[in-house]
Amino acid sequence: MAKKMKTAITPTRAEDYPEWYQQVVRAAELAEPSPVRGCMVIRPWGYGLWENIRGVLDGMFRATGHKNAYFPLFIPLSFLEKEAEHVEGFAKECAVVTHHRLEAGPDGGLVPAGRLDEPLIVRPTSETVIGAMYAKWIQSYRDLPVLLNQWANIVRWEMRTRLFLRTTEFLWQEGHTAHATKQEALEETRRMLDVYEDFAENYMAMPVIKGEKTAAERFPGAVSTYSIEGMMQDRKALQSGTSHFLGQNFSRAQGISFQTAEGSQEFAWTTSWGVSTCLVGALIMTHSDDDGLVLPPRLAPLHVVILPVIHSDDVRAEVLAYCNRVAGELGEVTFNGAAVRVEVDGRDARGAEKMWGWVKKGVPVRLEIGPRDIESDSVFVARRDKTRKERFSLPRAEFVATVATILQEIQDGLFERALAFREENTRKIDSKDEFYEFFTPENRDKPEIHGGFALAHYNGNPDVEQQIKDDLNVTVRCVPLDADAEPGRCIITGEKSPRRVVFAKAY
RNA sequence: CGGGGCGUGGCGCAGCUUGGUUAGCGCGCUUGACUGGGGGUCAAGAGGUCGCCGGUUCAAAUCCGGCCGCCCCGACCA
Repeated sequence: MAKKMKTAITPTRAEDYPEWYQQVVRAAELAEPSPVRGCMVIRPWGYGLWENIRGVLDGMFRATGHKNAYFPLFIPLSFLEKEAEHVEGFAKECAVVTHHRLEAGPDGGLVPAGRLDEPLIVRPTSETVIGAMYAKWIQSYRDLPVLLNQWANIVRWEMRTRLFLRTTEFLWQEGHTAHATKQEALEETRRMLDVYEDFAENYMAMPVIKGEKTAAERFPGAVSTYSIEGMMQDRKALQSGTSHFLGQNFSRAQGISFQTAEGSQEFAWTTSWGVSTCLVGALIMTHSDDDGLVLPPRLAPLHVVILPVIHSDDVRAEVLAYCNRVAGELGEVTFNGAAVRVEVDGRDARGAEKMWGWVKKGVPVRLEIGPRDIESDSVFVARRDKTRKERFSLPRAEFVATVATILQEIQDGLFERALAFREENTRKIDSKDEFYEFFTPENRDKPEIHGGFALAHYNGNPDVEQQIKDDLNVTVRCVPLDADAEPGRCIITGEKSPRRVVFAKAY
């Protein structure tokens, strides 16, 4: 008998959270480190998740009037130089292409040859190339608004990487819009932030706080940056989507101007907004447990997996036929506007091993079907959001009739659980001592999971923000948009403050 | 790039301080038998130039030097 493990993932979240995260990514076969430093290979299960994320968001973008387009991976170096703050923000993390050919070198290896007149950078974001095109396309107020989005890969040469959360190359979506008025651009910025909130809460089952970033956290070159912030199970915040109001900064730098109805020449007002494969990391850290991944049904690549229980060869055909029939029936059921995604796992492996594989991959519902179930025309149901002891038998017809309800129940349950977790770990704090105590672990050498979201008053002074960051590695995640104004006094300086802001440690 | 830890079959590790038979162990893998609502049992197998390069030595996984890579913490960031 093998050693009984209590959990499918070791270590547990409480024992070593960062290591647990890596083990889940690996055990669920989401992704792996690649031969290229800092980059990852996204495996089919992880990519399926991303495809679902992309599919839903793409529909939302279209519904709000946007169209997809594609712009080049390479950006002339001179483009980046046009917006001063933008340069400062991204220059340090750009990959640069300087040559276009390889030749045999003296040592037999290949050496770069054919130096480019102007180096190209691999896009860290596309404001500049897209802006260059907008400058050509936009002549008149009649050409506005321009509402485009692109799905692409980008490169940011990060010092430290983590699968999904921060990799050198990652996949994302970037929306870029241009408008005739400031008001319209501001509305667009907020509209897309709302889209992200809707997606995070109703599809990822991840409660988020919508808010505006402070100057320190603002996108380089933006007038204002908004974000949605989720709380992970180690109580750290993860920025899960950003929307930027760029004002006329980029249009001025790139000459995106148009003639108004009155005949004057004005610069357009632009926005940009994006979410990345970092969302997969958010999903993992919001819901998963010590047995591996837990997926919200609306984004799960598979809703129901059927595990045939086959004891002997003489029942094999019958069991498989029954399983396939159930799969067929489930495939006729609609959940969240599409067919239930179901698969019969007929692989030649031991039942327990298959079961654990799917537990670790986070499939919302597992059906175990053997001769006994067939005899009573029922299925044995296991839900990923419940313990293994809570499995139950249900008549086949009843399960087929209620599967969509069960999936929605799981979806809602995950959201409620995540919301309760966030609320338990969110505290209003009104004194500096309590604030410092809240964010200081008991064990300094190996910090336990501690802290959370602190709702505190802060006077808006960047120096104070920096001081807190230096002391505790805690930052202002955002100034919440939906909270009521509540005057108070800054916990550090005692100065008047119109509202509480969200402080937390962050990814 | 700083501080810490680590590189030994697919995965997880022991061995290294005190160099010396064919480098072990658990899981996994292959084959066979027995099992059968669950991370089985038994038996027989396959699989490693001990991260790389150099040095010391009769002899290096083990000692010395250099390099590379990974992980954690920090600075930077979606």
